[in-house]
Amino acid sequence: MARKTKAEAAATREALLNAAEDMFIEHGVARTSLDQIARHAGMTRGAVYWHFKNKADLFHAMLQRVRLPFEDLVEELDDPTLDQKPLEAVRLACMSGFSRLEQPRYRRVHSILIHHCEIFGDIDPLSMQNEMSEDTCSALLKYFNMAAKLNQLRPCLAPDIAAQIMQAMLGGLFHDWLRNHEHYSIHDEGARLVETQLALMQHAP
Amino acid sequence: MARKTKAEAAATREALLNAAEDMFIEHGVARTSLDQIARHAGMTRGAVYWHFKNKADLFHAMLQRVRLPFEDLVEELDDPTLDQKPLEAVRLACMSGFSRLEQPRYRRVHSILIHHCEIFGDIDPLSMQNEMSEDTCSALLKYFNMAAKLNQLRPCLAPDIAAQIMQAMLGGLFHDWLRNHEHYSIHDEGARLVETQLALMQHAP
DNA sequence: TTTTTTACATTCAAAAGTGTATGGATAAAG
DNA sequence: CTTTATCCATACACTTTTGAATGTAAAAAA
Repeated sequence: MARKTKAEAAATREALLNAAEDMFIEHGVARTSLDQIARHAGMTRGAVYWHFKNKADLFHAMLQRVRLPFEDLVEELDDPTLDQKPLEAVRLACMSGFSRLEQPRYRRVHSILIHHCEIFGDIDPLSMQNEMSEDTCSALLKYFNMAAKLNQLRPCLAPDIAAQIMQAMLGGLFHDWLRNHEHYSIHDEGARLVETQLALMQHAP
Repeated sequence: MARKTKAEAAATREALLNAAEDMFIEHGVARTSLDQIARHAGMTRGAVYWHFKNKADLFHAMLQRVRLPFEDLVEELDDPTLDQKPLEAVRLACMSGFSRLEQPRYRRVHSILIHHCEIFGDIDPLSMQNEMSEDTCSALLKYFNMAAKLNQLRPCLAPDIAAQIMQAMLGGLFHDWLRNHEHYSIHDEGARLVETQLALMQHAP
């Protein structure tokens, strides 16, 4: 086989990752062979074993393309007036998170991670999910604590409980939407749920 | 091999299902072979193929042991005074659901269904999860509608939004707890979250 | 008691998947 | 211009798993 240009080689690597996403979504991670991935990208397993050590390595590379921690979402807002409106910061962070998730690549890879793969090799999707949920919960707790100090939280509502409720609701919404994203938009539905939930939590002035 | 008594045969069938749960939890559904299941139960694949058509059939039999629809939980309460207190009915149904989930068999099988299996054969865990969540959501909607009619819901809170929020929160809590049940009790933590969530939703008298 | 099922164990053939080794054409380095 | 390293296809050996076929001793039916 003829050697390819550096750019061409990088392109086939991306093509392999795209093909892997397709097959993983359709048949699950465990049930798709490296041969199926290669064929779907118009190549053979030789290409796969050149670019990746094995299936776990390919899977890891696929995940690297879509990491999004909750804290980053807040920082990207970059609005200094939000320091006085932590609940609004939470709302906006959720909204921009929803927007990201509606990009096909983000949605597909998270769907694979959560709904279409089991533990295999050195990849443990459950521990990854635990990391994500703990990051989210601690970030939320930070803002609910600020809200409590600013007297913007209902007096009967403890900040840690609020953070847990919010994180559980976001996680549940996330899971539900990933299961059937074609039925509704997480950006629109999520907006309604998050807004009313925050309204319920907010101190009535 | 010597033929077994009917009772003995039924016992080995249960033993095979128990062994399957063990292996599925530990290694995932796709990565455990029928031979591993049989060996873990102290038998060979012959026993498996006698009692079950194949892996999907065994999986299906395993699920049959633990079905629990939300409506059944409400009916089991069997308290006529709850007709006037729909939010209390929801709370109690959640509590008894939590209790059921803390039984090892229920917890393990649901953990397998949600976190340790991919689509395979004619088994699609995602459609099963969809059924579960839709059942829960429509049941919740029924009770939130009752609450709205009895003026027990905050005026600013639409019943369908309330049902969606509640279902998302329950689902998120469920997923989180299944991922690390050893860290906390869903009965205790769930009680706190559900109680405060319902308190937030309730109409202040 | 004799006959027939039952409840498995054992064996076999076939398929599928993995990792590696090898080859070859060419882009890139010198 | 030579040389080398790259990018990928092809071929091979190996393991794992499956489903079916066969064997068989005892329970159950007759």
